[in-house]
Amino acid sequence: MPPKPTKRPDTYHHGNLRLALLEAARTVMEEAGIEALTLREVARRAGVSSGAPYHHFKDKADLIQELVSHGFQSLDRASHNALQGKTTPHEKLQAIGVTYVMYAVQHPDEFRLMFRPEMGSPLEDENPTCTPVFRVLLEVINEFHLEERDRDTVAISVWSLVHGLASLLVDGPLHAMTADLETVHTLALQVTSAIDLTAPNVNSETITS
Amino acid sequence: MPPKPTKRPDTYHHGNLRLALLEAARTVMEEAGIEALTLREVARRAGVSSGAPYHHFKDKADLIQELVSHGFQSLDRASHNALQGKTTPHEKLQAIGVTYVMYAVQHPDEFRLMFRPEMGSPLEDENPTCTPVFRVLLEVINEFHLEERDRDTVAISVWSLVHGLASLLVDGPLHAMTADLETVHTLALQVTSAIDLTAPNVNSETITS
DNA sequence: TGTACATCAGTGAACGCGCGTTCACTGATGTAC
DNA sequence: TGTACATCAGTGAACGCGCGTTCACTGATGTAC
Repeated sequence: MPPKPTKRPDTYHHGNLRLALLEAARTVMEEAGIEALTLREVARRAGVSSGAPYHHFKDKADLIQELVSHGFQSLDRASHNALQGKTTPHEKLQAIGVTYVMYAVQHPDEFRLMFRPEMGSPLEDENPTCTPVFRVLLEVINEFHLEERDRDTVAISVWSLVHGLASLLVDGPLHAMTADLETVHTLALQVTSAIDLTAPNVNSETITS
Repeated sequence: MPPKPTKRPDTYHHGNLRLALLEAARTVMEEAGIEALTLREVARRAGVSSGAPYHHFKDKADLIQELVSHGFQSLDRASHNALQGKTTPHEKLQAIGVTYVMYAVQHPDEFRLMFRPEMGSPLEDENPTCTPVFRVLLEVINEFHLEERDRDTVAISVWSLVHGLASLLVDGPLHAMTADLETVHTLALQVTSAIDLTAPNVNSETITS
């Protein structure tokens, strides 16, 4: 690549850079991993000077925050899409779960960013950008007509199950499977199919001792 | 603190520094988080010059590697301890699960380190330092006498469940609960009690499309 | 017990590096008349 | 359509910083005789 081609149309210089920077940030993560995500590298990748991002983001944390919000929105949208055509609660639950896992595997760095508080993600008590994901889950779980007090626990269990699988695939010992998306999909299907909230005793009071 | 007190006994200068550095590293993480874990800070915390660590570790990654190995060993040991006195497979499974979650919550930074490949953890296909944890799990699951081909999937499901809960507590939206260990313990108990491998149809063949 | 010497485990100054961020600047765009 | 001006969105040099790592050094420890 010759340095800074002049052929670039005048697309910048009017609101496009903000978007271009966010895209560049995703490219950087995809190609070089999360530790390579620096403001300077993002600017470089967008073909712009190192000071330019400051006209669109307060600071580095601000840009990351934006990526995180976007990530949660995408995931939320994907969940809703996955619900289309699904009728039984069990089908719906499985669809959401599989979507969650596939999202993580297909956007590993965004997923990491979303759950890495020290990089600038929020998650402080009551984070509005991530709760929608949880809300979809809760709505589906409500369809199972569980005992009031079981609902939260069950929701947390289901979320734990899919979040755990996602994490083990993205950052854990299951990472090797990531190479084949179909295998991942099958596994996600198997793991989520184990959830059967219609069975009695789902969250029984074994809470002794 | 006066600079470098001379009162320090001659404990160093003979094999102790390696350990002291590892301890210092844990202190740094505990007090200032994972992003503050730098070799220089570790050396500083151990009251030693910035070059000293290189007599005990090849480089930064080497020290982190050591922390990670130690983490997996601790977790493994804790799992075995938790098994003491437990008789039924279900009890055992729950004990391991609760231990896993409690370990994560009580050593959040070590836990993060263990599952953060880009920081120097291994997890490349077939990592010997972490598989023991998985092996304990598999052994207990074998006691359920499941169909051969279900075993791995079930093991992955169970691991996903506890790893997910741990992650959501450590790095996710459940982080606020972390303040009260008893609440965490109760939650872990509830979530793991939902696992009932004696129920029929646990991992049924709903794997259609 | 004493001396000579090799080795070990530190010191601390120095290196180059890339980072986030700032700032005076510049040239293009949009607006008023 | 033309001119004057304000604003906007870039540039690129510079800042201070802390990092990982290296290296010549030094003084304490252990060993041989």
